[in-house]
Amino acid sequence: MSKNFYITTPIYYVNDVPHIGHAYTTLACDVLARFKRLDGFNVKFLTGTDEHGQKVDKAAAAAGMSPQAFTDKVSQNFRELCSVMNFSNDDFIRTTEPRHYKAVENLWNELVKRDEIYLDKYAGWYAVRDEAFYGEDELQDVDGKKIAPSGAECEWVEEESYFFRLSKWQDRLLKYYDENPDCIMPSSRRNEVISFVKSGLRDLSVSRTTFNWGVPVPGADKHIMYVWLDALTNYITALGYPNMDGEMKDLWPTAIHMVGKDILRFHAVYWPAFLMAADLPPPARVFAHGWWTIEGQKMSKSLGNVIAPQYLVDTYGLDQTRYFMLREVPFGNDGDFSHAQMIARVNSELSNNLGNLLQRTLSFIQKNAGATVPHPAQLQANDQLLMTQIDMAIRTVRDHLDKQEFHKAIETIVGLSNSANSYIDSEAPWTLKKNNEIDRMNTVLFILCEAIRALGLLLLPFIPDSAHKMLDAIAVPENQRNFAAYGRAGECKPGTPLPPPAPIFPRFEEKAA
RNA sequence: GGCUCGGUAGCUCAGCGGUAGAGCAGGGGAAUCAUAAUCCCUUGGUCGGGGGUUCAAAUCCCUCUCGAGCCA
Repeated sequence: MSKNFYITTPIYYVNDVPHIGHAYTTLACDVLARFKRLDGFNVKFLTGTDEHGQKVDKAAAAAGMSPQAFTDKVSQNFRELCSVMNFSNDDFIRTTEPRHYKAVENLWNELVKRDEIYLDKYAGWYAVRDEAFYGEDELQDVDGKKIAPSGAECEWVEEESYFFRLSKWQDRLLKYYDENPDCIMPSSRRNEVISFVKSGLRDLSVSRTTFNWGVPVPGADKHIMYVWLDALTNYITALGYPNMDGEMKDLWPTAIHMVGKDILRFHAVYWPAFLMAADLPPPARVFAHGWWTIEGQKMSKSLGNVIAPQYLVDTYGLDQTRYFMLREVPFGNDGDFSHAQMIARVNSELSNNLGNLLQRTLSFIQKNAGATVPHPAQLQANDQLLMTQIDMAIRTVRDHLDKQEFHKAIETIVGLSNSANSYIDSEAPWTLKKNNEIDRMNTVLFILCEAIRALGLLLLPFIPDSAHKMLDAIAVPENQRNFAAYGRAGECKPGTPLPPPAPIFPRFEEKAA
């Protein structure tokens, strides 16, 4: 089993303003990356921006800037998103970087060398907005304009173009899907992709001559490479391609691409085909997640309900936002963001359940057990029971995250917190204190410290700041904050002084009108 | 139009051939260490409609209906 892990977000289109959807995709990657690091993996977590294409060119012109200066400016929005959301990406790639040009040109040459690309002519209806061609029969006439099913306006384009022999790879793709059942998830999406490929693939136009903001085709400067061929290549650029040693060798075979469901086809069909054609292995997995609606409504500029990640963080808190997004909805499904649900989730699970467990345990230790990690005596059946649940939790969480089942992973953690609350009630250290059963009281409190430590460790990937505060509260040393120290290996040391507790998960109180 | 997925408690969903489940919400009780947080118990469903297979169907098959998605 490989101890390498490569996880990527799509590169975001620089023209977009970051919203909750972008934050969601990257958050999912961030949690996986953090988990794997804690689990001892060599991890690379990549995000970045897609900066080429006609739309960027036009937007730059409209802003009176050169495309490069324009993208330098707007790509900043996405770097800021990373710090706003506390993302731990190891690299941030931009398609305008020299390393990327080198990789794309190399991939192109490789495809030409293998006769996977040929020159021909293309004529058809092209939508600038979608950067896609449409068939005559797909279009609607509206006020003399040709409108695509997406609503984008199309123009007739006739140009010389290079084509990729996509049709040739149909059978190989189907074989790849068949031999790798988990290469496209969730399975409903996998079915869609398979039926799309089965319905027949046409060769793909992979160059344009109508604009020049992009990577020029080597040896044919008037051609600019198709944006998707350009964009998808970023995933191997960041690993040093065309250098096939090092990260390409170790990390590439483990690649997981996290994508929104709208760009699944590019990742699950075109991309593996490009790679196989260049004699490179396809990614290990493409996971297509769902969309967020806002209070039951589609998010759209015209409705004015687009939510900026910064707003959520300011309103509810960073970790609260991170927690909610992955807790609320089975990953892969569409989800609804509602203020009421956000409050309900955060108050009941983070504040009441988890926060109160910490507060009641730690303040009890502070007042009644000398403000240090208590010394345990002989464990009883109930203690063993909770310890067993602690030991099992990490395996369950790991299994869930290996399938990108974030909500189930969190459910497992909340379940453990629940059990700890149940345990403190049944063991009632306050009664033990009253009855002067100090050894037993200390044992119970020690077990609770262990539960808190487990919870803190398990929550590190999801809500890093808060989880670190939890571990601070029970004085877990920095070098013990990983999964090698989970369980017996990193047990709390009795006698260690503990700081006075302060609430870590405040309740969200509705402001009075 | 073709294909795929889904319609289970007020809400979100799990179960996918053998006496209907979880969380939240609702109701009752306990406790008072704690962020009035917690714990225990509990009310809710003829499992979208109809037909069939089976000793037995939420679970398999057919059909209708509603919703979502992919493709054309």
